[in-house]
Amino acid sequence: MSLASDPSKDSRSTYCRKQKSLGLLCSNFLSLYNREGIETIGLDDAARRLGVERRRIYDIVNVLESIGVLARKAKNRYSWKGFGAIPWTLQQLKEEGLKENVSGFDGSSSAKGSDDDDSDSDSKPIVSSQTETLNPNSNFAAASKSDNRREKSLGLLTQNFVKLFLCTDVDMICLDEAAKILLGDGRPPAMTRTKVRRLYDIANVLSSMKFIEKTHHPETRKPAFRWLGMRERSNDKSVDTLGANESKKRVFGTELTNTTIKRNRVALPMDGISDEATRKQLLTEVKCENLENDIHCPKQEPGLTSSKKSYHFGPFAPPSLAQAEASEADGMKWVHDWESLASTYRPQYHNQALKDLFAHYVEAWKSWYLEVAGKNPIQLIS
DNA sequence: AATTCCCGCCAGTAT
DNA sequence: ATACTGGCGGGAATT
Repeated sequence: MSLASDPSKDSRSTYCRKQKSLGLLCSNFLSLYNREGIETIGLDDAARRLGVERRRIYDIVNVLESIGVLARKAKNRYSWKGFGAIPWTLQQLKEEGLKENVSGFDGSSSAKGSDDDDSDSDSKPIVSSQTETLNPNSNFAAASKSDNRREKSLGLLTQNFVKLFLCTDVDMICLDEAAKILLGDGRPPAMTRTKVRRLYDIANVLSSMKFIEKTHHPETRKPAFRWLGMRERSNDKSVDTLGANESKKRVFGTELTNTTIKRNRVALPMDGISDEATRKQLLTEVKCENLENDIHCPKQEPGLTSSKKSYHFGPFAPPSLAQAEASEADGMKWVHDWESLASTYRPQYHNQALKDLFAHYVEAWKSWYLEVAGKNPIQLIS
């Protein structure tokens, strides 16, 4: 219906891969739904508002769900849990990961057989219970087909990937390694390649949320990802090997923005790609949408007392606040340069929409931080 | 050439 | 059967 005829400046095929990245989509998704009043999300609505095919929404939603931000409610419907649910989810993942994967990997990876795992211990249907362990041999009857499928899900992969950081002392790994570890041992290269593709997808959304960051392995110089997310404060004995690792090398690698008009995709068959243009426009609209509203802190829990708990959140804590917190807490490690982290956003934005998006994030962080700081993050929220 | 990773086909699942 | 989900891997964009 309707031909292109889209109003607005339609730049001659401004195709840019980064503009279609899952990371950007995730950012937009978050900025679109991370506001008060949102409690349920319709996939159709999301796809429409974000201007992407439904298939992509599944990708985003699956990893967000695995982190606890969303919860499937019904077909086409997810409920928004918010960032406040992340700490608890990560805690669960860590505990489980530690429980089942007792041995550590140390620096030298010693190909560990077991993999797989799962989270959740009751309600949530995200991951099922112990889904076998694809060990060599084993297998009585055919492994449940359905479970097999879930084992390969993006969500589970995400959780396992995160566990790698949470339950191991390796704070940096290249996706290639991760794939090998998460996969069994000797796996056909084809399988590994596919897994790596998936990890890239995951890494992109995790990066956009600033839970991980892309760097380069000091030695190998190979690109790798490092965990930036929340870390437990060493309450007792110092277990983490991170030690005084204050290597604050600011990596800009994560610019999720990019307005560079580089290569166009193959010459557009017919400039009929109204879809493309429309999508872009929608995106712009979304970003500018409600940012006009007064900027007040949307707190939801009056009477919150900010007391440092055992967690510290990197990604979403507002720079200033986080810094104050940090200087106050002594025994904590997890040192990070908040300022640089925040600044990595600033310089990148060339247009108003993106600046607004950033502003929105700051607000979101603020409210989120208040939320988690106010209540005990460890308690079960059922 | 190697690394990233978008796109969308199409097989499972749910209704 | 129809509608949702979402593995999977081809192959184009990037490095």
